[in-house]
Amino acid sequence: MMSLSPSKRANLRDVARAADVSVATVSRVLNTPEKVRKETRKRVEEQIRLLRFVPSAAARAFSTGRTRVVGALVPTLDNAVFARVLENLENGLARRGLALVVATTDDDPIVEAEKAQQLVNIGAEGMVVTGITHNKAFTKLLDRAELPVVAISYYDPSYHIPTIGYDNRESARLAMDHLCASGHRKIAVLHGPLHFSDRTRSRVDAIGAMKTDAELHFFHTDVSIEGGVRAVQQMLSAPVEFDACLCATDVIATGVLFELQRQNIKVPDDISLMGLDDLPISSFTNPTLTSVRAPVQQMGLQAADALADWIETGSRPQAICLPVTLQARQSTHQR
Amino acid sequence: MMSLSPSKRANLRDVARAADVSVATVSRVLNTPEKVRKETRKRVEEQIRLLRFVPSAAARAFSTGRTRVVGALVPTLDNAVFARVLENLENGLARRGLALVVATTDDDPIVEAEKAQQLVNIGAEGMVVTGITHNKAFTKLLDRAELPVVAISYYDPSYHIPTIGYDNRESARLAMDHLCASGHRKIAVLHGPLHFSDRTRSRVDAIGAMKTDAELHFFHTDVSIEGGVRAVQQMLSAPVEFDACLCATDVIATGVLFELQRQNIKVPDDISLMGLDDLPISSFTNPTLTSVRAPVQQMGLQAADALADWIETGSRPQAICLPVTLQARQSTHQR
DNA sequence: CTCAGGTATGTAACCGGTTACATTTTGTGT
DNA sequence: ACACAAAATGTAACCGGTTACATACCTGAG
Repeated sequence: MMSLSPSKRANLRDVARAADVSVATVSRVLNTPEKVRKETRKRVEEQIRLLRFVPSAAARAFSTGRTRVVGALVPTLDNAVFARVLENLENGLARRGLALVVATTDDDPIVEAEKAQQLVNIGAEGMVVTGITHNKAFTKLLDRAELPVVAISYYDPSYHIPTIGYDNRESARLAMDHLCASGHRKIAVLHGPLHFSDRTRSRVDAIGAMKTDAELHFFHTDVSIEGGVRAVQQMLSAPVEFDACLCATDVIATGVLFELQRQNIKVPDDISLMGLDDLPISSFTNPTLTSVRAPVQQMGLQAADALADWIETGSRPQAICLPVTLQARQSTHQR
Repeated sequence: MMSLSPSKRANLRDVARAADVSVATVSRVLNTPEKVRKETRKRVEEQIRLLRFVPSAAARAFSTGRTRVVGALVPTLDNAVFARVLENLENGLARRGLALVVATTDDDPIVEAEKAQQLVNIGAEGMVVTGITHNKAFTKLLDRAELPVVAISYYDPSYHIPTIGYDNRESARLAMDHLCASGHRKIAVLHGPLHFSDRTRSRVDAIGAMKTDAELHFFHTDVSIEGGVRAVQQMLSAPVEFDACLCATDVIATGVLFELQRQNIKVPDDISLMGLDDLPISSFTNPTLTSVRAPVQQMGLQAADALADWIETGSRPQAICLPVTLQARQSTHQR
């Protein structure tokens, strides 16, 4: 009664033999059980249990040509924006029966290209990448592999990869408009590294390109709460008295707020403070933080759907621009 | 010169034919190029380029039996603790040539079992799960699939899955000791849902089980900043004047801090506040937040290594208990 | 009783790599 | 020039599902 090869796993043919049916029938029991007579099905299921048969995912992927895996390349998970995008991407993809492989790039195009290669190597059927700044190796890889790929967190309809995101420039402009309209004239702009992040660059560029009589000073720091804290020192040691501080992301703004508070500098009375992205925390700080909402949830879900559609139907999606909206709160006020 | 079948992708045999070598040689060029004569290699590589050959990951997985994918089941990414764990898991696994599939469970064992099945279906070679509370379907699945699985964020050497984590009870005890030792006698304990999270349960149980003359009141809320904010209302409407508030996670504590601040209740003068986990933000709030550090980075890296070893060598790892350490900061002080 | 037509099942080809082993080529020392 | 080991390459089996197509079975109408 017992199998004589104790260690090896049962495969579909073993089950077929044991249940005295053909391999096709076993396969049908697994995939389209309604097409198998009840009695036969029971017999097969019985043997599946007895032989502890678990179908080989690899073999299935091989013969169907589908792995049901897609990859996502994000700079980091250590920033709530990306964590939230991924959370929604994962949910959206799971609904479509796709699993999400996460790879972090640290915003380094070289790392990105390597990880992208890894994703191709494991058989990702599609990819989600962040932004539109990528190196040659990366582009070549995608070209060769002919994978469905969408770029998120950025909108640029002319880019060779469909972008599903929002307008980072517009986001920065909304912020500046808000600050300028409320009478701010000396604005410190705090942002993360520009080299690799097109999101940051777009935001900073857009600010720099605005026609305004406000005086702008740019400061560079890490994208982290601590980065925000440190940036305050820079800002305060500049020979200017700022009436507003605009941070390229709420993560930095949060740090700035904490440090200003610590130094007993009142927001918004002494200085207005504003961020971009609108993280959940921004609604609860004291004062609550004025920001421009990046539609991360929608973006994640729509990217998931677009990519799933592309994978299933082969039809390349259109670029999508989701709206960014000003969330005026307590950290900014009329001068 | 051109291929006559325009749409179909080249496979390894096509390359072999074009380069006038055997399939084995092409395979060697891909996997062990040093074993192929330079001249031959060049010829093959040339054809790989010309035919735009990309090896089929599925076929490779099939014949080697390896997908190089492992799965992680976490409650959510919308909590910095898990995002950070994943970040480190991913880094650790990437170093070992393994890709990480992320699946979120929302702390629901049913969802967890479903997602685990999905992970098995896509051919995960191993899994990382959070905690030790899982349902029968899940356990049965792991048993059938005979996958290497480690459980993180929890330590219990007697559990049937190797745990790589820390002692949640100890973490809670450290916190309570700190509060009691500094003279707090009426403590509000704010925590997330108990039903599914063994981490929360351990922490809350450990607090309840302590021999102390302090008066304890437990309040339940969501694990989010907003949850913390809302919990303050509950806490304040209780017929007790608390001298300390202990939150089962820094996420809640952050919300509590914001709300207390908003209501002009001074921390720690009016009430001491303490969290668990020690998120990066806790070092920068005003006042900085006393907490107990959960070693998420080490945990992620060690879990990655343990799992990779298990997958490669087949030897099951030992449970690992990482130390939790009190981080006394400004939000608590002597009564 | 027969045959159409649907339903259930079986047969065998196929997917595209890897690799043990066989065979050929190359290189070295005498 | 020859022997022989080492290096390079080739042959063919193998992994374990899926599925097009063929065949067997069953039911009810004529």
